[in-house]
Amino acid sequence: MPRRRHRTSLRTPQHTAPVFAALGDRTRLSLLTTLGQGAPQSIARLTKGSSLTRQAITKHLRVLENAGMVRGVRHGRETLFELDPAPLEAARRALDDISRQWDHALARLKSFLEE
Amino acid sequence: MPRRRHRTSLRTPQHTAPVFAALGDRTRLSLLTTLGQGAPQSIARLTKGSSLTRQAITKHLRVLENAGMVRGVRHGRETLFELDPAPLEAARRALDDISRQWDHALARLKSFLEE
DNA sequence: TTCATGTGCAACCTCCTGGTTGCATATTAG
DNA sequence: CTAATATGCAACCAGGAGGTTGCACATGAA
Repeated sequence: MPRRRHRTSLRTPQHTAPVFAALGDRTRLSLLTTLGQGAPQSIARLTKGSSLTRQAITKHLRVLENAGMVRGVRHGRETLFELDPAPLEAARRALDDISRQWDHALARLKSFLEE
Repeated sequence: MPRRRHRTSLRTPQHTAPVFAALGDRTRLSLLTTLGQGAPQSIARLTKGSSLTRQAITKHLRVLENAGMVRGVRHGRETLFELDPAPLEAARRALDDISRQWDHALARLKSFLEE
């Protein structure tokens, strides 16, 4: 008979924290949306239209790459960056878990009050 | 006839960046999961089981509160914190937007190659 | 009343982050 | 070959994040 889970050992997808941290910046969100268009783009190209320096954009791209959300491949003299949607979906599932848990809690409370 | 949207003016939900930033920390993710259980909890209660100080937990709760993901109500001598799922769902929608955009791009590419 | 409990506020510290500039290097264009 | 382009690397800087300690204060329990 499975013991009730202790309060401190909740199944929390804490491994997704770095992904959320990478998402928590306007510039990086913008880069992801641009790359979400499908076409791999070079750093110089991604820098155009931004008010930031190429180095700043490069740093943001490295952050995204370290979070596994983007992949950079050297192609000739330029590095093309492409989106990897897997971490995004993992993050979405993590959010769903919390929301679903919350909804279930509310439902239990409601049925308890109506009893 | 609607002009194709310019590349730099993509509809990016950049207002969700603060929410993602708030999510980008293990401790805060853990707090959210705990509060997702439904029961509002005091700071002292949330501190128990964590290796951090009460002040550290308080700071994290303030961050979550500033992001609108949590609401603290003073109740007697203790402050009870409760989850507000709205920002979570907004964040989930933002992630969905990017993923959907990516899927559509892939589908267009595929149908183009098969033509 | 007296004491323990639960918070809030402030100062302080260290480390990371976002950004810049400067320089070196590889690669493509003419 | 020579020049322009695209990138990488390193140093540097200001400010914010995460964490601690110390102290003051309100409130509930005995």
